[in-house]
Amino acid sequence: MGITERRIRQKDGVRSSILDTAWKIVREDGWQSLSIRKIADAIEYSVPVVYDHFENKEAILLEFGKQGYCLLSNRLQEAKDTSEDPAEQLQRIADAYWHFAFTEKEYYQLMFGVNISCCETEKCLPEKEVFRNMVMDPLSKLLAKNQDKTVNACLKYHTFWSIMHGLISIKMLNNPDIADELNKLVLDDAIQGFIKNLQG
Amino acid sequence: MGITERRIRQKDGVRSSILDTAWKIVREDGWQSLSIRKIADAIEYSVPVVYDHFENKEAILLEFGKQGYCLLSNRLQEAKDTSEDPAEQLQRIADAYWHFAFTEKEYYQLMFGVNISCCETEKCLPEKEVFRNMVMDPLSKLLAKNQDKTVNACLKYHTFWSIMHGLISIKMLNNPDIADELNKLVLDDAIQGFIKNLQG
DNA sequence: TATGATTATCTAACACCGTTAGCAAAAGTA
DNA sequence: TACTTTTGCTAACGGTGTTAGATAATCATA
Repeated sequence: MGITERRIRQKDGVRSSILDTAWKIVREDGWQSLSIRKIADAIEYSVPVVYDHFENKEAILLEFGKQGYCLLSNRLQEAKDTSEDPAEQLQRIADAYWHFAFTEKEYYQLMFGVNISCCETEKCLPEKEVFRNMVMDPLSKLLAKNQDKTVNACLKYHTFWSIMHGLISIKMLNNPDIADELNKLVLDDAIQGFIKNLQG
Repeated sequence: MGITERRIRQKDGVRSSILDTAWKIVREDGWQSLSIRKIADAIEYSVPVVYDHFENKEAILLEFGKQGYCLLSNRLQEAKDTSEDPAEQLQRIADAYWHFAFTEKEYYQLMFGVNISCCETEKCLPEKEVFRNMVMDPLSKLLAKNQDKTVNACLKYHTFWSIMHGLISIKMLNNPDIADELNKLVLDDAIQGFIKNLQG
């Protein structure tokens, strides 16, 4: 029964080369430039072969979306693990998030629709929950120390995420507007303010 | 010489109807759905006529971009004028910005590339400066009162803008994720924290 | 080993998209 | 009326996502 296995291996090989090629195109010329025909050309197969592995173009984007969320979750987990102090954890997570956004720019753009139209399904990936919890944990701990019990962890989580995403996406759009150092200052400033505010 | 004037009026009429039609398409089916052919169909002219009035599709988007920045500037100015107190002004501006983003969703998406690829030229519109100054003014006044002279108004401006944009774009992407009331709470929370931080 | 079924793959098309060259008709001018 | 300018059109080019249907290769079985 090695025959069918070899076939599966070959089929998986084609699937992988589709993703590899797509990724290469995106890295070189951006998401706008990705097309099924370019992929087919590059893997030296005809167009319909691509559709044997992915229902449509969105399915390919979705695959990268999943990859992106996994990668981001791992990066944030690593950052979080470098400290036990919740406040420090939050700061590290913010740094890691920032770092991810610009070292893995293509992932970030796809995941959060920065300057591209991310596919509908991208919006409700289950993978999102993982990194939500990652931020919620140190945040809740900080709030627990706080005397003011009215503040909501869920609300604060959204505030945190919004600050991060706002900073990142604005920097991504207006590339040369501000120097990198200033941007990092803005991030640190915003997060410091946020954490201070959190501690009451 | 009334003939050439009538001609100009007619030509302007076609130009207007192009923009009107385009805007209608966008409002009904989003930016993704806008195409030159659809515009031409709707105004009952052939495709090249559209190109007599706009060099290309980007030029049409740019026109809407300008409109958007003008509208936003006016709204922010109105909001600012409702108070003399800088802190209150900032709060009102934030509210107005938020309100603009969701009542004029299509403009906002185009202007800040939320879930669409805004054209290159959109990034460096001179109209942007107007509303930058609008925020900088009360911000500087607040900082002037502050004893700590190290904080930078430019930096704080970016922080402000990032918080706003982050909140808005995340809400725009994950439509039903959070209730509207919570979102408004997050905004108020973030801006209150920001202003408090500003006052030292 | 020949036959039938399955799988892999391709060609060619459909319906869109932005954009433009070149021509016909209309309108204005002399 | 004859000439010039403007106006508008048809038809194409090259690109996109997607799919129907034919062909060639491979496999399983008689």
